[in-house]
Amino acid sequence: MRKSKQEAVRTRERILEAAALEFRRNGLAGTGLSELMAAAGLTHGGFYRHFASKGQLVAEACAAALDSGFKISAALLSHHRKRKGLGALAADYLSKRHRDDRSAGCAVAALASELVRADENTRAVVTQGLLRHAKLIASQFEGMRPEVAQGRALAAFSTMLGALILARIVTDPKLSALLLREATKQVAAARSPKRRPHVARQ
Amino acid sequence: MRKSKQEAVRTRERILEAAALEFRRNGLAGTGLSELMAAAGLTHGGFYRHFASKGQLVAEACAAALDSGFKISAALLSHHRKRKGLGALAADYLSKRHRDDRSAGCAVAALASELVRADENTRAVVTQGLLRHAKLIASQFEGMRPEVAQGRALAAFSTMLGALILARIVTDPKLSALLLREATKQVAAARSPKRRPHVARQ
DNA sequence: TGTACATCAGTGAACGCGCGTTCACTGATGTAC
DNA sequence: TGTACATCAGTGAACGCGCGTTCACTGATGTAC
Repeated sequence: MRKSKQEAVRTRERILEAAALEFRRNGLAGTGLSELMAAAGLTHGGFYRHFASKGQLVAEACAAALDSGFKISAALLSHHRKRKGLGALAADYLSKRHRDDRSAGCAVAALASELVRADENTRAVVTQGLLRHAKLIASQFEGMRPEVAQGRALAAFSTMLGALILARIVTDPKLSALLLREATKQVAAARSPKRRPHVARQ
Repeated sequence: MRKSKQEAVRTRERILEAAALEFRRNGLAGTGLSELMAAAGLTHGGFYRHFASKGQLVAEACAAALDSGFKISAALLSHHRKRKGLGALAADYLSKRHRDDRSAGCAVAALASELVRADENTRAVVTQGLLRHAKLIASQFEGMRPEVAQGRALAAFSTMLGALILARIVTDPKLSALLLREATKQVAAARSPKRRPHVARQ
C-alpha cells in the first residue's frame, strides 16, 4: 500500500491540520494519537512514518496553529484604519464565536496551562509566535517608541488572553459576556498614546 | 488499622492539602492518585474512604486553593492604603516568585486550560472564587459605581492572569520579565478613575 | 521502454505502562450490653 | 467498668482501559539496469 511521495506529503499535512484542531479542542494530553490519526483518515500505526514522537507533532501543530492565528489577525488589521485596528482585533479575539470555538482559535488560550508544562521546544515555538503577534499589535500604536509600543502590545495581549480563558471557564453566561466586554473596553482604551501610567515597582 | 474519627478528618485534610499543591504543580491530568496519596503519606487504596472520585477531589482542591489565594490577596491589601493596594497586588501576583512557584500560587493560572475542560461542578467552584476575588479587587477602585468597579476589576484580573501564564510559557527570561513588568504597569494605571475608554463593539 | 528489485506509506496486532477504581483483608476504634 | 462484636480507616494486589510506541507485514511506488 505504499503511497507516492506527493501523497505522503499531503498525508503529513493532513495529520498536522487534524492535530492543530484536535489539540486545541481536547488539549494535548486529551488527544490520543489513534483518535488523531482517525481524524486524518488513517490508522494509528502509520503515525511514526511522519513524526518522531507525539512531542514533535505537538510542537509542529502549535506552530501551525499560531501561524494561522497570526494570519487571521493580520488580515483583520489590514481591513481597518490604524486608530480602529486594535479595537477591532480585541472585539474579534474576545467575541463569543472565538470563546465558543476553541478548535479554530488562539492556541495559547486553548492550551495555556499545558504549554506551561510543555517541553522546551514547544515553548520556544510559542515564544516566537507571541513575539511575532506582539509586533503586529505594536504596529497599531501610533506615535510611540517601539519598545513602548511592544510593552503595550504585550499587556494588551495579556488582557485578551486572560479574559478569553476566564470567559471559557466561568459557568455564568452573563459573567462570561461581561469578562469579554470589559477586556475589550480596556484593550481598545489602550490605543491612545496619551495615557501616562505610574510605574509600579516589580 | 482503623484510625480514630479525629485522625480520619486530619487525613482527609492532608489529602486535600497535598492535592491543592500537586494539582497546581503538575496539572490535573498530570497528577496521579497514587503519587498524590504518597505525598499525603498514605497508599493509594485508602483514597476512596475520603472522596467519591478524582473529580470530586479536583473540585474540593480547587476550592481550597482559590480560598488560600483569596486570603493572600486580602491580607496583602489590608497592609496598603487604598490608592496603593492595586499596584501592590499586581506587583505580588506578577512577581517572579509567583511565576516560578506554581504550587502555592493562583490556581486559575496554574490550571487554566484544564479548567476550561473540567466538569461543570469544578468550573462553578472557580466561578465563585473569581467573583469573590473580583469583589475584593473592585473595593480598591475609589469613586466608581460598583458595576464599573467590578468591570475594571475583571479586566485587571484578566491582565494579570494572561501575563502570568505567558511569563510562564515563554522561554526567553527577558521577555518573561517584560511581560510581568508591562502588565503590572497597566494594572496599576487602571487605579485612576479618570480614564475614559471608548466603548468598543462586541 | 521494459523488467527486476528495493523502498517505504500505511495497516493492525501487540508491547509495557500508568491510570482510576475495586476489593479482600487487617486490626484498632467505636458501640451495645 | 468490662466484654463481645460491629465498624471502618488504611493496605496492597488486582481490575480493565487507553495511552504512546514498536513491529511484521502488504503491496504500490521508485529506481537501477
